[in-house]
Amino acid sequence: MAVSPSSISRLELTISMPGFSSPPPFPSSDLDINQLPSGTGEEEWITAGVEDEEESTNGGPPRKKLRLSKEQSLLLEESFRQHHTLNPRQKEALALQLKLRPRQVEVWFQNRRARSKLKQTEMECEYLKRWFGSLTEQNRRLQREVEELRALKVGPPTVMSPHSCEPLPASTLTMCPSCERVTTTGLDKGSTKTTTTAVATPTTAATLSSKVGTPALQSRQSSAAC
DNA sequence: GGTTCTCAACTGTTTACTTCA
DNA sequence: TGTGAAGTAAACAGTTGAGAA
Repeated sequence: MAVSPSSISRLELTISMPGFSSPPPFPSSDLDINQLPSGTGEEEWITAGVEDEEESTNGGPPRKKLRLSKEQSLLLEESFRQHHTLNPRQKEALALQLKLRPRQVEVWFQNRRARSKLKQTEMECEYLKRWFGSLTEQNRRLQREVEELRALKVGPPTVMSPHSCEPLPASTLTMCPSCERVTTTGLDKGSTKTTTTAVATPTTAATLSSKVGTPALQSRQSSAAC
């Protein structure tokens, strides 16, 4: 396959494999990625040997299960920490080092990427659950606060809105639609008490909101000028 | 011995790129 | 020279099946 520069951008990673200061030389011709590197056979096959792999694909013996050795897994993990995808050269080098077929290295990386994505999704799910819980609690608290303020209802001095200059009904809680500030009127002899509700967002909120589009954050961003 | 879980390997689809008419 | 179809390779999502717990 001819790998173009643009497609390389996602794959081309500087490999720093232990034991390889530079990619090992490979014959450019007759390079079969499914060919077992010479001197192999150290991988731990549970059932049959490597040689009858072809038959398993066309109704031969059942497919056998390979268990990677601890050393192989460690090296693969180490490599995965450095980069999550491999270019063909890196794949070949790693396969040679692990005494595996390049195809097996490729499959391992695919499965590993899938596992880490699953783990990430689970973490995000957990985070969103906790966030939901904290927002629910906050909502409950604010509603209680509204009830208390309503209970304190006093006389109706007219108060002007800080934004529209329209008269506001006294003793009410209003939310400015543009800046989301809660304006309480009628509590302090006609003065206007403005408080900003603080939304408790854990540190990862920004990361997640970029994906899920948290409404609170979005509206906060859009009303920055208020 | 049956069930559940893990994981290597497979299949089908999508995407990006090259080649060629 | 520009363009669309065909071919190719790689990544991904989903699934399968063997083996371990």
